[in-house]
Amino acid sequence: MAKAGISLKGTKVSTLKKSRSTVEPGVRRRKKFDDKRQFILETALAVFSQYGFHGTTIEQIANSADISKTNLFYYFKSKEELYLTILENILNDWLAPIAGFDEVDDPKTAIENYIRLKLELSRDQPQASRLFCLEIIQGAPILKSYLNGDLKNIIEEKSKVIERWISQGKIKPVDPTQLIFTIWSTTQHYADFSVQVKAITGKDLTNKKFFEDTCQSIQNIIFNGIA
Amino acid sequence: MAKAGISLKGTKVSTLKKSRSTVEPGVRRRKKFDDKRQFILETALAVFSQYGFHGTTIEQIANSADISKTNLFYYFKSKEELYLTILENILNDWLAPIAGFDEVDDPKTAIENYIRLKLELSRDQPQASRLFCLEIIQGAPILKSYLNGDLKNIIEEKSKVIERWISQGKIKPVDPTQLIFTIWSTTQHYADFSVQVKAITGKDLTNKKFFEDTCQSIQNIIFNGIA
DNA sequence: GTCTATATGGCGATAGAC
DNA sequence: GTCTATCGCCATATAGAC
Repeated sequence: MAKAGISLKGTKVSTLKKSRSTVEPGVRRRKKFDDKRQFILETALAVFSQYGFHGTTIEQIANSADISKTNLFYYFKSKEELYLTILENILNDWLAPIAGFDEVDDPKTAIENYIRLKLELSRDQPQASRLFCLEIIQGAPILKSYLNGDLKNIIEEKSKVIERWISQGKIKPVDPTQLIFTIWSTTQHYADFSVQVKAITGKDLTNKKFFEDTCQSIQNIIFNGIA
Repeated sequence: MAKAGISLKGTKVSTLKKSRSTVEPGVRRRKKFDDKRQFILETALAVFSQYGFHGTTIEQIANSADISKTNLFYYFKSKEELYLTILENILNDWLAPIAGFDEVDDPKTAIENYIRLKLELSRDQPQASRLFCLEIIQGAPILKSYLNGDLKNIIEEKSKVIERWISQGKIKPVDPTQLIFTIWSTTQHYADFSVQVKAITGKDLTNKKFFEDTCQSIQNIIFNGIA
C-alpha cells in the first residue's frame, strides 16, 4: 500500500498535453496566456525544488507568483499537472550537455567541455538539478521509465565513444560508466549541496573565480589525479 | 511567511531530550521500551529517507513497524521529535569516517581508506545518506548551524593535513576543500542516486564485485586521473 | 480571467476505555 | 501499553458571481 509519493499510476511524461493547445482564435491572448503559464512554471520550480512535491503548497507558489490560489488553478488544473510539466521541461536541459560528446575526437577537449557544461548547468539551473535529485532519491516514480529507456541507451552509446578512446590509447583504461558517474556527481554536487558548499567555503558557483577554480579542479583531478 | 519546511524555529538538535530518561524503576521494562523505540526509529528512517518529512505520514511508519498510529505516539510525542531524533543519530555516522584522516602519514593510504569508508557507508546506510541529502537540498533548516560550526571546523583542520602533504611534495597541488568535495560527491552518489545507477548498470553496491570495481575506479581516478 | 466562498478529504494528535 | 473513536486543522480543488 505505497501511499505517499506522487500517485502517477503510469502517466507517461511525454504524453502530457499542453492543455488548451487546441484553442486557436486570438494569437495575442494566447501568447499572454502562455507567458503567464511560463512565469508560474518558473516560480513553481523554485518552490518545488526546495520543499519537494509534498512540502510545497499551492498557496506558497501562488504567493510567490503574486496570484491567487484559484487563479493558479485556472492555468493548471492540478498540482500534479504543474509538477509534471516542470519535470518534463527540466529533462531536456539536464540531458542536453551530453549530446556533443562524440562530435570531437580529442577526449581531453570533449570531456573537459562536458564537465564545464555540466558545471554551468549547476550554476544556471541549480533548482532544476535539485528537483531532479529529489525525484531520483524518492525512487524516480515518474522518471523511472525514462532512466531505464532513453537514458540507458544514451549512456551505452557514449560509453562506446569512451571505449574507443581507451582502445586507441588516448586515455587510460577506465570503466566508462563509472567515469560518467564521476563527472555527474562532482558537477551536480555544487548545485544539490550548495548550502553545504557555501557553509564551508563561503562561496557558490555564481562567484566567477570560484566557478573557474572549481571547474579546473574537477578537470584536473579527472585527468591527472593527485598522485 | 515561509510555511513549508520543518518549523523548528531554532530547536537545537543536541538539546533533544531522550524522553523518559528520568524514569528509573524496572530496568527490564526500560530496555524493552528503548528497544521498541529503536526499532521505530529504524523503520521511520526507511520511510522518511524515501518520501521526505512532508511526504511521509505517521500511518505509513506505523504500518511499516506493525504498530498502530496511537501506539507510535506513545513512543514519540510528535512527528517532529521522531524526525529530529533520526537526524541526530545519522550525523555521527556520517561524520565518523573522516576522523581517521590524519592518523596515517601516507596520503595514499589515508585517502584511499577514506574513500572506502565513505563508500561502505553508502552501501550500508544508503537511507541515512539520502535523508541527509534531502535535508541539505531543502536548505538544511535543521543542520545549518552544524554545517557552519562543527563541520566547517573539521574540514579546515583536515585541509591543513592535505596542505602539509602538498608542501611535502607527497601529492600534487590541489585545493583541499575541492578534493574533499570530490570524495564526498563521488561516494555518496551511489547511495543518493542508486536508482539511477541501478537503471544504467543493473547493479548497486550490495553487489560485491560492483562495490570493489566502484571503489577502485574512484580511487584510481582521484589518484591517477585518466590522462 | 479573477475573485469569494465552500466542499472534501487527509493527517497529526488527543481522549479515554481496557 | 495498546486500542477505538474522534477532534481540528490545513491543503487541494470546485462552484459560481463579477
